Amino acid sequence: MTANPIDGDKAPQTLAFLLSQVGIHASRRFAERIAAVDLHPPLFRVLNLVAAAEGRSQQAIAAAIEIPPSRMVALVDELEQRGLVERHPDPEDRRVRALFLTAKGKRCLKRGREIAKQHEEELTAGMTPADRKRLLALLQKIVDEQALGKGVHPGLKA
Amino acid sequence: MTANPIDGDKAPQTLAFLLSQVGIHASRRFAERIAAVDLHPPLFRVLNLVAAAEGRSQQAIAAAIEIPPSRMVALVDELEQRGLVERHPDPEDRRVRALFLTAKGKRCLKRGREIAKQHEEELTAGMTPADRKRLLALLQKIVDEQALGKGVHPGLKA
DNA sequence: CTGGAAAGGTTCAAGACGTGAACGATTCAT
DNA sequence: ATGAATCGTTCACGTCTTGAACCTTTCCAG
Repeated sequence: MTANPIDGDKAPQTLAFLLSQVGIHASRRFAERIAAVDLHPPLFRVLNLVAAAEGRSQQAIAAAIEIPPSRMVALVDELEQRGLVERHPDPEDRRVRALFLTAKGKRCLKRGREIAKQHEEELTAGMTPADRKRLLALLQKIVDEQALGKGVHPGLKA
Repeated sequence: MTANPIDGDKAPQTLAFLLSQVGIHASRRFAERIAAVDLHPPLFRVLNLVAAAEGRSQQAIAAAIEIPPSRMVALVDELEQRGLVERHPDPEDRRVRALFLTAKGKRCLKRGREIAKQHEEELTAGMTPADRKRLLALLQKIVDEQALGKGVHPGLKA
C-alpha cells in the first residue's frame, strides 16, 4: 500500500479547469456513443455538413469545419467505404468531387442525431430546464467573448 | 468563388456541443499560455502534483492523474532535464524514485500558476462575478452527476 | 530462510493521427 | 496561349501513447 491517495485534488476548481474537464468528458462520451453507428466524431461532423450542403465540393465542406484538404480526403474515403456518401463528378467543374448522401447515409445520420440527442440528455441529467437555459447562455457568452469561430466540434480522441 | 459559405452552422447549439467547443478552446488556449514557461499541460499537471505530494513515488503521482507508468517516465524525464524536479532514492524502498521540486521547479510552478490565473481571467472576461459563480455551480452539477473522477485535467494537444 | 509472486521504474517497438509538401488534372485570367 | 490558381490526392514524416517485456527490489507464504 502506498497509503493516502494524494490530496492533490484540493485544486481550487477554477472555471477554466472545470470547463476543460467537462468539455473533454463530453467529447469522449460522445465518441463512445456515436461509435454505435460505426462512426467517430469527425465522420459524424462531415456527414452532417454534407447533409447541410449536398452537392458541395469536398474542400468547401472541409473549409466549413476547418480541416485541411488532405485530412478531408481520408474522411470522405471512410464515409464512402461505409456507403454513406458518394462522390459525384461536377459537370460544371471537372476538378470538383461533389458530395451526396446515400439512402444509407441518411438513415445513419438520422440515427446519429438521435444518439446526439440522447447524449445531450444524459449530459444534462440532473439539471432543470431553467439550469440548462442559463448554462447555455453563459457558455454562449464565452463563445462570443472569445470570438470562437465555427470549428472545433465534439471531435477529440481519447 | 464557391459562393455561400454553407449555412451548415445553423447547428442547434446544444449544450453538449457548446461544452465541447468551449472546453477544447480553454485547453488549447492554456497550452499556448503555459508554453511561456516552457511547459505543456501534462508537465504542468505533474509539477503541480509533485508539489502537492513531495516525496511520493512516480507511480503514486501518475496514478493520481491517471497516466500509465510508461508515460510518466517520459514526463519526469522532461521535468528533470529542465531541472524542475529531482528523483531521489527512497531509503525505505529502493525500487522507488521519490520526486521533489527543485528551487527552480518551485519558481516555475509559481509562475505557471500565475499564468493559469491569468488564463482564468481572460476566459471569463465579459462575465460578471455573479455569472462566474453561477457557471461554476452549473458545471459542478454536471461533474457531480457524471461522477467525473480526478483525471482529465486541462491537458490536450493542439 | 528462501523461493516465487508482485510492484516500481524503464525501455522499446508498434500503432493511431494529423499535417505539409508535392503532384497531376483542370480551370481561370490576361 | 500561357502562367497562376484551385481541387483532390498521395505520401512521408513527426507527434503522441501505450502495452509488453525486462531488471531490480520487496513482500509473503511455507
